Amino acid sequence: MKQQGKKKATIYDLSILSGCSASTVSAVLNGTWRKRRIKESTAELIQNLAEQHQYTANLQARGLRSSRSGLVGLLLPVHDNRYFSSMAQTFEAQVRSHGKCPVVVSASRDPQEELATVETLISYSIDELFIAGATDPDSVHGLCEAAGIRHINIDLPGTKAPSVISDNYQGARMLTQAIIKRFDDAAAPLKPEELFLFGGRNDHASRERIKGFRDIKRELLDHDSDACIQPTGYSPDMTQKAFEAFYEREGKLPRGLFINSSINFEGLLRFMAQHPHETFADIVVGCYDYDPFGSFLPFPVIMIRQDTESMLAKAFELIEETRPAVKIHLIQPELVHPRTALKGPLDSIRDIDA
Amino acid sequence: MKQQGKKKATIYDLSILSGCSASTVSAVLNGTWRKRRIKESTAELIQNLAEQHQYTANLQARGLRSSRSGLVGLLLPVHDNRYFSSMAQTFEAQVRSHGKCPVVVSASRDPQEELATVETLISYSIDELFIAGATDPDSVHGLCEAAGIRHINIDLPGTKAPSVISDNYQGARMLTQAIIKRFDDAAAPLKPEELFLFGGRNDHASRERIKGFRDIKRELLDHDSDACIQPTGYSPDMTQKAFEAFYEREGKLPRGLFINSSINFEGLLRFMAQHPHETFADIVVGCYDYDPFGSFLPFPVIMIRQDTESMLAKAFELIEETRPAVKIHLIQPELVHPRTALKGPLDSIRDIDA
DNA sequence: CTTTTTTGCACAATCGATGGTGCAAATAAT
DNA sequence: ATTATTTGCACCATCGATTGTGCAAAAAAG
Repeated sequence: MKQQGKKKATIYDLSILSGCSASTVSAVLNGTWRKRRIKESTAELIQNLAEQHQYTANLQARGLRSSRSGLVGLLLPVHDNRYFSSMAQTFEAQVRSHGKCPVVVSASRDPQEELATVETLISYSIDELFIAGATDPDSVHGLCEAAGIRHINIDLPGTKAPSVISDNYQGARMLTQAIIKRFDDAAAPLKPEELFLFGGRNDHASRERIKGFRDIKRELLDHDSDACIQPTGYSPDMTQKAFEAFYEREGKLPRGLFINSSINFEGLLRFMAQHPHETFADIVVGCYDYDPFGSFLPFPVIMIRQDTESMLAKAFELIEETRPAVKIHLIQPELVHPRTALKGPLDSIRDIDA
Repeated sequence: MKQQGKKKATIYDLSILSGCSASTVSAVLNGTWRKRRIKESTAELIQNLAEQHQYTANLQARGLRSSRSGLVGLLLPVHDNRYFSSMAQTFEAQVRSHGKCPVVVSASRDPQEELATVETLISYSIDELFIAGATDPDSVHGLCEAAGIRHINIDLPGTKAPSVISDNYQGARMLTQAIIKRFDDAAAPLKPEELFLFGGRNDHASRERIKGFRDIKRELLDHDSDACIQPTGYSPDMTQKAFEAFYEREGKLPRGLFINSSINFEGLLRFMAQHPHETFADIVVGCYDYDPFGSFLPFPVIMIRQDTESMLAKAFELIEETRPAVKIHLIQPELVHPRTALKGPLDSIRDIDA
């Protein structure tokens, strides 16, 4: 009964085999047959034939006709990082549970690439788009708007579509505070000029985090200075260079380090590879983003875990509203103490056999 | 000139606006117009109109007609792990450089889900499929074969389609050897019963790695035992339980640990969270998979970095052959010494501004 | 045994793009 | 001035599904 190497069966094939019209076959197979008052026995006949011939609908044809595809897109800056890959994992699970097909693509934080990618997705009539960390969410909004595609910003907000983001300001406050607290019963308490922020650039998230960092620093250490802020972009290499430069200048690292993202943290790793253990004997790192391995490094690493589950859940909720308000929804992130291995989306995957 | 909120322009719209037929418009816009001997001036006229009205082709319609979509799929077991997310990143770059649109989906290492996902991809007429770590590559092959879709196995081999995988046997040998060597100038050399393998299951990769592990152990330590092999599946939780059980029984961890994948390594992290630093004072870990953060843990971690770049490059090469031989291509992985921060696909992304 | 209602399905237009075919008009050859 | 070529484009069927409409036959009502 299997068709080896042949073309896929279409409703027309089944139409001939069953003696019914193609429209009847279509109705039976897409579930609208009761509405169309098709006899139960006819439906069964066709369903059996469909199974025997391994019929599956051509979703391009269906999409073309109904101008909906069943695809839901997630636009990511990059894959290769625990924050985003874990978001992708959660996204997939949630989309599937809604009976749709998830599609994840990355655009390398490149505005051009972002727009081009979204254009492509739109040309495939994706039904909904989740825009995570777009450099220019409002342009992306323009495209979606014009195409009538429901969309929502995640992680980085836009001004024209609803956004669900981490409370970066609060998160940064928590993190900065935790770094400082960590020195409470150290031999020498942390001096204000020993607490630096590295990484990030001029995006909403970085700005908020920097604000939180400064505010806490002012409140707890009564100190504020631009010199303590080193935005190095989102590149491991630039971050490494910044650390090297600092080390060259000062002969040591700052004892308190606020690192803007796990990507920047990789810059610190590169620096570490060049320097002996002792260089890091007395430092405390706070990293905005959680990475399980990062949490167990040889020095205390405090991390912020952004709640991608809640963010996505909220986003799904909003995207289903008919006319969601264009506002920013803040999701509280979580402070993760050193040496903590949190569960992740992988844990909900059942692992058959062994 | 912008169309706000309106429907997207089609070739028919442009056909009316230009006074040409739809087929002429089509030819001009898909680049076949010279072949069709369309006047240059006509082409320009239409191209201008297209730009003014922001025309982009409906790719579902094109795909329906030409039964090719321009989509290239990558089927992943999971996203949330550096090995696979880095593969996704590399994949994206390579597919884009071929002028196609990458689509990454995960199937949770669930055979049912895998088949369903591939069915869906096929229904969208994807042009090519890269199957990474499928639990049942040969069934997936069946679907692709029937639909006439070029496909190739990565990471885990199948018997019916060409496969590109890591040389897991050699990798495991290298890794095991490196672990043993690491104890050469230790106070007490590593005893055979102190070297254990944790993680993995009954898949090709695990079997090969176990084989390599055993062979080296026999060669260098003249010892072989089933007790030293603890396949715990690909679940952090199961792995943690295995460590806990071992610790409960022996009062300590094995000094030499071969961990089958970074996912299993996360099980060790969970164990670590429950136990003080001293527990790990004397151990050496070898992990099959590279994770930059994992490389800097407080004890020596030797890692194997699988060469996803080469694997994908080879896979692309093969998938373009008309009739690629059904054989397994081995790609050599790389041994990564402790405290090493390698560059990754993210490094080729230019980071604009700061 | 009519008339009305319900049941069960077929027909045909449509979604947007592609590509084979054919045919005038323009140009070149004789 | 005629015939042969070439140029430039229009026409139309097609890909596979969806959906509004219409119409027989069967069942129910009278």
